Amino acid sequence: MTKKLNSDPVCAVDYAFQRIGGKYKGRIIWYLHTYTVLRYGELKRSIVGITPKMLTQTLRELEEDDLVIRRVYSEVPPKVEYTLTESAKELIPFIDHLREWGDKRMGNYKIICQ
Amino acid sequence: MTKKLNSDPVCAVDYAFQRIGGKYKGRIIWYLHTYTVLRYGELKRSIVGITPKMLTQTLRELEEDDLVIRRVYSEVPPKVEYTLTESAKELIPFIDHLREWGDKRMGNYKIICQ
DNA sequence: CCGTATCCCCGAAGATACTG
DNA sequence: CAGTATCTTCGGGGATACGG
Repeated sequence: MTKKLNSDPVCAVDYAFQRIGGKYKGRIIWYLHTYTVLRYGELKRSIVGITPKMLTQTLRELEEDDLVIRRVYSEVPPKVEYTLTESAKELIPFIDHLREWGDKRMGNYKIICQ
Repeated sequence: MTKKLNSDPVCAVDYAFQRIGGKYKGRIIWYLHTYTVLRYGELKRSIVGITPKMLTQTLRELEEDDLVIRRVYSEVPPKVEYTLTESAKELIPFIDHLREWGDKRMGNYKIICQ
């Protein structure tokens, strides 16, 4: 049983940040947008530095919050695909805007992204 | 001496979320936008549940990241005003739509905000 | 390939008291 | 009024090993 210890949001801004904040959610959503659909292993390789535990945990939270869809194929070897929900897609223009904002200010950090 | 232990961002999305993530930054920026200028005590009363330590700490981080301006008046009693920088104002459309997105999905939680 | 299961650490955040 | 100064807690996240 998963514990959701997010305290009750005090306003919509708070609510939203509780759902897309955290260390990896922004990047996961962004990658799922740019590649449309990604398998678990592909996400694992895309999200630099993430451990399997955190990837699974974060994906489950996103799924529970209706931001990603998890599609399991009953095959051997296993295959699981993740995509964004319509609700999550509504956020894309703004995450994109945020990305450009960040890009302008990053300056020296010129590390490859996507 | 302040420790900035944010690990190096791996991309612009990561960079941006490191700067406006955290428990209170979104709300602080949003309130500073809606009221244009707020004093320390006004922020303290607006950001429900925040302790003085966290408010000061968060404001300092925002200042260091060129997101808020801290204006000190040499008066007795002391008066300190906080405003958003131009850089932070560029984020307002993002936070505003995030707020609307959150508002649509909040459902039951109908707690007063702003 | 796609995860779980454990154990563990550290830093964000809280509580409380005090000050120029 | 606008903060500091300490001490403490807690849970997000890390490391590692294993499993269907």
